[in-house]
Amino acid sequence: MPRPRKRLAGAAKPDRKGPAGKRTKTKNPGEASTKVKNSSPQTSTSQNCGKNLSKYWLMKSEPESRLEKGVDVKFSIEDLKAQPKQIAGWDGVRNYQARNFLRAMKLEEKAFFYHSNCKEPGIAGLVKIVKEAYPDHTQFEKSNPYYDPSSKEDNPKWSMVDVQFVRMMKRFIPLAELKTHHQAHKATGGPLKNMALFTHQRLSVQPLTPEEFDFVLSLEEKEPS
DNA sequence: GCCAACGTTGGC
DNA sequence: GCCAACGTTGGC
Repeated sequence: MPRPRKRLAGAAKPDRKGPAGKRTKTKNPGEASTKVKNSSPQTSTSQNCGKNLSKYWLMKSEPESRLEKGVDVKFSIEDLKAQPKQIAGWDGVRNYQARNFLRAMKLEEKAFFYHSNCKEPGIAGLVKIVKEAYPDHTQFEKSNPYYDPSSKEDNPKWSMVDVQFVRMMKRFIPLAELKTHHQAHKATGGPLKNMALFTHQRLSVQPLTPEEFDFVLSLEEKEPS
């Protein structure tokens, strides 16, 4: 699958290149252009007509340099923080299941920013969705590592969202620690027993249940195990 | 760098 | 539609 990466676009300018992470994001989001349609009068906290259908997500990105078609796909949470408004477009996702999750994301939903394919994999921080799914322009760019010649402009195959930095985790939560809990929870029926990070290991964009999300947050307050 | 897991491709 | 070959993800 894909790795996502991001690009830039920011509102108005098309700059280019930034790092792309493998799975994640890029820089410049597209916010500028149309203001997302859904902005109507809703409060920022739960939109969805009253019912809070908000979900939680985990998005993987590679924090260490790696060339893909000659382009560095690195994109760490520090790279996100360095973007204008700390917003980046999460492009480069080329897996249908992950894409469908991107399309299901709603404004203000939170996601863990996960560092993958690196020395120390794990959850680095929290981000939120600031622009819902729109066509991932990188699929049409021939020189982009995520170019997809089979996708047509009038019927784009791939989507991206924009995310904004919220905060770093109070302490980095290593994959190994999450795995220890996952294994214990499989026996005890604890909250991480079905965590997608382990049950769908290759998915770069994945959902978390509120119980999973809260349990991970609770680990911030504990000593590293 | 190795390699397990797993998604995709393409022959038939 | 099956499935073997192949490619990718990503931990270790």
